[in-house]
Amino acid sequence: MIDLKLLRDDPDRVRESQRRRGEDPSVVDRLLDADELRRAAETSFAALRGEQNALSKHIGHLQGRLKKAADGEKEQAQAELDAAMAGTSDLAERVRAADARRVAAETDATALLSQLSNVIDPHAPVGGEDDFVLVELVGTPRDFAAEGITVRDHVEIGEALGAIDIERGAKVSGSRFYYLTGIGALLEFALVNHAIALACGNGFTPVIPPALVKPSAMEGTGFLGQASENVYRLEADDMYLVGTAEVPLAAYHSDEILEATSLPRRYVGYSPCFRREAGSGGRDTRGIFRVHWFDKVEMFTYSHPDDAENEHARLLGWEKQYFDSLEIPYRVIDVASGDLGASAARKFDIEAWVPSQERYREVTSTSNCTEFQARRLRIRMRDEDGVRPLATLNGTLVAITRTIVALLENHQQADGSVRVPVALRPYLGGREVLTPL
RNA sequence: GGAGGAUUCGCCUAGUGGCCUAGGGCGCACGCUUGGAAAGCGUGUUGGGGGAAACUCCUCAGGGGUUCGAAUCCCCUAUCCUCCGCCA
Repeated sequence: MIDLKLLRDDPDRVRESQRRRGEDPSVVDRLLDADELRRAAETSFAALRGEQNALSKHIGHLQGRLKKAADGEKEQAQAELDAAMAGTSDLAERVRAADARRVAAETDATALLSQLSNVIDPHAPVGGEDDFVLVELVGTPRDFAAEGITVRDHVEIGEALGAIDIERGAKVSGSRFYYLTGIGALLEFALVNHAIALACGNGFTPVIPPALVKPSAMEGTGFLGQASENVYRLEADDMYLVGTAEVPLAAYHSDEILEATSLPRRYVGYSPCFRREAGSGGRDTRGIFRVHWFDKVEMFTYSHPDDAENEHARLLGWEKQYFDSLEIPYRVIDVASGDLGASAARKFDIEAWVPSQERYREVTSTSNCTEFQARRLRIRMRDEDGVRPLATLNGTLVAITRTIVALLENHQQADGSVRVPVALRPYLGGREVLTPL
């Protein structure tokens, strides 16, 4: 959720942010009204409750005196007590009513507040999915024709290597499922170990988080809003399968206050990711590019708000470093306002070159969620100025399936084998090439 | 899944309906003391809402209830511990 003070002080900024996202700016005005009501209800309740507290205390004193009173004084003390008790029921009734009004006003305001997406970073490009800004182009796609190679896609290559089994994935689990077998399975471990090594070398704490979470964790990270149709829910237990380790890593410190001196806190999580892919229609139906489940190594930082922008650059830097080491051509894009999730103020994607499609496709994504998630999850920091929300950021180091797609296709060779990039070899027992069975 | 027990301000703990709607210890911070330190003494030390401020309200795991009044009584839920059953 956003800062109510910002909403009061500069509602235009929030309205503009909503507009750029293509979301409803009128929520801002309804929330301002609801907030006004909430504060009024709060004030009148506090006044009545104060009255009741004072009276209660007085009654307590009188009862104490009655107990200790000598026989001759008992009648007098009793009379005073009776006088004080007169009207207490009526007061209690008014307190109850005021409290009910307060709770109702609070519920209304909170509901509206939770509808607002994060305030967009003014530097983020405005527009929809196609209005991204190209930040950087790294590497050059190979000229396969010049090499005399007819490009094969990852399904062909992967099946020849005995690395990917899509048919049996469908047999057992349905469409958009797969098995990684043999060298495919080993490839996952190699990619994961390589990623974890990079992260640990940069001060990240490795974490294996739960992939099944309570509604509050899902809600707090902002995935139950417009993204909710893509989330798997286990009805019988009211639990959710996470779509990314971001969820359990963000909720990890929920309801906690961290010392500002302990920031930034960097965690790198390895977890399965489950996505319903509702609304993705018939897109990317071939292969393992878009699947209902995959494993991923995700970076997550709890940061001082003033350092969030720099941390965002660092996360992107580590993502680039990882893809550089895989020797895969890619581009970096600054994602446009309409394509940001509810929590992100700004987002950069790395898109790897996919030879069989002759275009760049998303393989990683890093978001600066500023204080938005932290407010929802009640994660704060304490410094000399007191206690306030901190900033959270996340970034993919490696999403296994899409990286395997890019790896197999970009490093394919004329004889059907696949060259292993140098950085990955130590994690594959020194293998330099993957050969068909 | 069954049976018990627990949950209070960072930690330990007092508190079984009002006369403290939360007391004490440890730790921490500041001050006094000292040549300096320790000890000692004093003060402060959960978080949140409203208010320009004075101040005030909420917060004893969470939610409901009883009552003029609940940390305290009743109900539900969560988490942890012990035992039993099942199990990777």
